[in-house]
Amino acid sequence: MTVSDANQFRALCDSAGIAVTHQRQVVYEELCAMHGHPSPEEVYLRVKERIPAISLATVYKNIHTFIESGIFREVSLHHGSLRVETNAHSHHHLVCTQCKSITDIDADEFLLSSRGQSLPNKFLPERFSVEVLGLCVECQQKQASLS
Amino acid sequence: MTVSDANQFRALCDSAGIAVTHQRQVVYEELCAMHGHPSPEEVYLRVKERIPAISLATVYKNIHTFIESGIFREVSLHHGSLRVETNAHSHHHLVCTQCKSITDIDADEFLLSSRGQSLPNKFLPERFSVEVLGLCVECQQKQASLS
DNA sequence: TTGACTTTTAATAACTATTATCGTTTAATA
DNA sequence: TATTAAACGATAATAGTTATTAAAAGTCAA
Repeated sequence: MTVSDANQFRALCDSAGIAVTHQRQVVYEELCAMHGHPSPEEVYLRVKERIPAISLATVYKNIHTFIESGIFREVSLHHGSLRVETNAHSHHHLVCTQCKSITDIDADEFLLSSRGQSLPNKFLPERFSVEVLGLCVECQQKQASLS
Repeated sequence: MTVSDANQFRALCDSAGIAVTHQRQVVYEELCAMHGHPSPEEVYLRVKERIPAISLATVYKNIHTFIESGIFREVSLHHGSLRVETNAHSHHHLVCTQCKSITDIDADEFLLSSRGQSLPNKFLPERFSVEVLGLCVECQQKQASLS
């Protein structure tokens, strides 16, 4: 970590209104250095290499702080508990970034909206996310070898 | 539940290769009757009204059986544990419906793909899902009243 | 229909991920 | 530097889910 990196982190914390602590900085640095979609546990294991006395709870708390401050994002807003999709129609979801409520929206209705109309329920869109769901190569191969 | 409903459920189970049991049928019926995105606990509470002796574990197992059989779907494939998004670029996710692995895909790359080209990593797309993330009315109001 | 075999079930223990508590330490700032 | 609020570590507690096991119910060939 260079001096300019440290200054940058200080500036980041200042604008987010959070304190600069050693633990926080190391969690941040490790997150930046990690690729993919690490779990708190994975972050903890790496941070622990540098701060052996750190607590898992501290890692959790800092990750949450970063997410609340918009410094990092969670991959999915609806982890936590299994939810069953009871709507059999082709539809999308309006997901509230704050309360995490999920509202269904007809596939047709969404097409209209994306052409400039407003969304139902006075929903205020912040970002769109397209999920492509399917099979990765490994699972395609597993499936092929089974049949 | 009519006789034809019962027959329909039997046919459904037959084609899925699973046994027809009373508990399974009641879980199925309640799921069909529920709107939104119920949690196993919520399903359990309703099923319990009809089968007081049922166990929560049975509800879980039947929900999983339905999902594996493609009779119902989960709202999100990545519930279970918090994941941090470390990729700051605008991107989408390739989510494997089997192993639930998440692969990042550049927003640009995705545009190309949707015009007919193939996806990276030999990913086999099954369905696309558009998520609109933002604020629901309630949270917009909460936010307005705070500031 | 019966008997052999398989699946499902209920009860409950166990496990994983996460959060709350609380006494101590550290950072911000006057 | 002293004060105060924020953050920390240890650990207990909780929520959601899964594993285990013996009993009950379902399946299927004869």
